[in-house]
Amino acid sequence: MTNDRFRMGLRAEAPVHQAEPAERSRSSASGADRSSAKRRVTIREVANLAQVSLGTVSNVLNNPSVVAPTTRKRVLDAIDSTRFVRNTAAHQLRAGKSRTIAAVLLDIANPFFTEIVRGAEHVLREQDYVLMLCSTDESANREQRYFRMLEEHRVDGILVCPVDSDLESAVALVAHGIPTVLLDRDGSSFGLCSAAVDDIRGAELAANHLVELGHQVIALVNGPSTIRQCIDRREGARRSVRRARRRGVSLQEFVVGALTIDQGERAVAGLLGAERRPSAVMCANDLLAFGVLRGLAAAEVAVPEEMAVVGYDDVVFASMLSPTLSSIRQPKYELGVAAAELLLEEVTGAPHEHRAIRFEPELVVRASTRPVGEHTPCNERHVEL
Amino acid sequence: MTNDRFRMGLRAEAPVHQAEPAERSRSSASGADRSSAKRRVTIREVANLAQVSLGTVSNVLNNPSVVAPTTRKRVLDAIDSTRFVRNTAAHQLRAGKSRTIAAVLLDIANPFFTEIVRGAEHVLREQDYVLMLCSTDESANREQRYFRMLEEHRVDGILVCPVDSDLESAVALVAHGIPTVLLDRDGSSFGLCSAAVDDIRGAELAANHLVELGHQVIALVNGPSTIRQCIDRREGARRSVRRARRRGVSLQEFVVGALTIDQGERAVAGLLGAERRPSAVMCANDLLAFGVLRGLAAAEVAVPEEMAVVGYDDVVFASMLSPTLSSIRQPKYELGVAAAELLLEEVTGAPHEHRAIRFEPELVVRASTRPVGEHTPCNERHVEL
DNA sequence: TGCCCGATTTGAAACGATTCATTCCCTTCG
DNA sequence: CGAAGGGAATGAATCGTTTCAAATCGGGCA
Repeated sequence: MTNDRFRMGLRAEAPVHQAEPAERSRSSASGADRSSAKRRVTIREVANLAQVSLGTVSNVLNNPSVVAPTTRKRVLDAIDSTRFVRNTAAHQLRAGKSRTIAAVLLDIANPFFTEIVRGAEHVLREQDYVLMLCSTDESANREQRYFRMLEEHRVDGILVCPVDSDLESAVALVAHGIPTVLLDRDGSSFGLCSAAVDDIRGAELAANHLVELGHQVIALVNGPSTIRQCIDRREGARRSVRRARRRGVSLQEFVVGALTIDQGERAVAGLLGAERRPSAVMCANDLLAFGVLRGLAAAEVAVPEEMAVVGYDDVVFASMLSPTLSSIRQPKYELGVAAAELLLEEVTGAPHEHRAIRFEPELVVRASTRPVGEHTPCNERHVEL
Repeated sequence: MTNDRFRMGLRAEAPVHQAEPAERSRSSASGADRSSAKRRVTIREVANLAQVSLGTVSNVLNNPSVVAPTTRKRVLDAIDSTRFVRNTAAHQLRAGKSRTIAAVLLDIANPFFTEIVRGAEHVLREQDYVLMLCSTDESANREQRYFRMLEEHRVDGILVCPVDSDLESAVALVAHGIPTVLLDRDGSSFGLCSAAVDDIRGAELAANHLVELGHQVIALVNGPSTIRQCIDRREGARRSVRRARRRGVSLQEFVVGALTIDQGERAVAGLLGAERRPSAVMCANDLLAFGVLRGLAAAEVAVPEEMAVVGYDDVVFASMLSPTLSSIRQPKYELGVAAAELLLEEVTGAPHEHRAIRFEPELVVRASTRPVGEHTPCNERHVEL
């Protein structure tokens, strides 16, 4: 393991040499550093220097208005001449609040979530809250560990896109007194705040689109049904197909282990080997769709001519793929903003009734879907390997 | 502002109604919740219940081996019958260590960084450290604010990919006694640990590739030269072109404000309007290249026939674009692993000399580059809008 | 029986902030 | 001239752990 992480071509691992001896002292071995820097400045030293009491310094920090301007100035000067840095731990211990919010997400490498995070962070930063990012990679175990850790850290609130469809762990958080808002997941039935998009509707849009294009055998590449989004998207697909059943349309589901590119690629074998080979696939999210596209390319199946593909999320890269991917657009940034605002309401104890904010999904048609039978004049394709 | 965030189609914002009155109490307004849950269990209550002293409980938590098995059992039982959750703030205050590491990155939406994070997180989690993620969006201001905040939080160490090429702020961290390791940036000359890839070499590879394909007028779409990576990549490109100057090869640089898709797209106008229109572009990173591709598509310029494009980073989506993007591969995951291991060495105070680990970049040729003059039989292209 | 020793357990003293009941000064007013 | 009132500043108590010197316990040994 230690070996194979260097397979990409490690060139050199050389000790750092200093040009100037003067600099050497500053960056000697860390042990030395540590001891030299150990003595951090406390509020007490600031107080001494400024000739005031502890309480006054604290007031300058937290209630500037109650201290006389001249005193305040003196304290502020002392603060930066001592390079005082407030100790959050002590602050938190006494004050009870951490001004930290956590976001526990399924996969931080998924552009869908990074966009949400951007929105949430924007809101939180304005209120001087810090956002802690946690990626569960869809593992209930990891999620549990994060929750535990976040409780220990006494975060003021948590935004969570839960791994399991039963909200046991999220509800437990609330029971423990931690304000929690669900992300991309409706919380009405659990008495939680949430900001979500109607996934059933979205999946219906996707499936309807394929049906309207004339596809008869439609595949759904779906993630594990512990994840709510997957359940809802299956439901949406089913509803749509049920409605078109008399036209002979059928739906086959292929369930994979996670919503990732790799898993999508792996699903292709199943698709192509199916008894009734589908002519269209809808995927539970864009990453899966990316994988499916890659797999189809490798198998030299032309998209959309031989197989239409539609994704879900409309992440930024969807419009740049080969071919560009039809997808279901979700208002990601807005989702993050809405969730953060809800959470902030709870955290600050504003008069507040739990609410479920819901957004509408939207179909975006691109080159990966096309009416059955319509062919392009030339199917040049850029296949790697 | 409050209005326009709903442009994506907000459907409903309805108060949550409970099915069961029994549940209602649990999820009443947060104010009530708060007060009911306010009294968190402390180590003292555990001690009382288990009939031992504070110190013993603490020992069970931190030094299990010194406490007698039967006592330990009693305490552990008390711990989970009271649902005790350790208070990190108090722990940190007394113990001095936070077991938290921060990563301060240029852009968390860039898959290049998420991959690095994955590597670092893996290492850190194994040692029971928590990773705090901070995205500066290339703003020195934001970076400064993060550093300040992280100091206040007394994080044990910081992984940083700095915004500014002078390492002033990073060096200041070290001076303040916070172990710091540079990411994707060589620290030798500053006496810092680092894990990086040779950017000059990488850019040379990219430029050489274009030169060998026969391009005469080459453009470099580059980010702000406050960022070290941009400086190095320019340098690499220059070296390569200088070597080929007698063959009439020239280089034009187009500097944009940030390493993002949008900025790349915007750069296209400049490229196409240039006095001597380039036949090839190399981009300072893949996101820029993605933008350039999108812009070229919009302008109906064929890639690679009319314009060759090469990116940098080889993020996962590069192989799925339309057309697939030639790029410079960096060992991202390994970078994260190496940086985290270096940092851990410093943090734990292991005997340690500052080192600069360097990896080698690698050229990956795909469909966005092709020898000058070679044409595909058919240039179907999926252009959106 | 008395003494010593190692293994356990104890509890008071930090850690570095915030709180808040008091004290200290001045003005102002009767 | 004394009392009242209010703005500023004070500092002891507190938050929930960890730490560590000291107390306790229970045999083993002379």
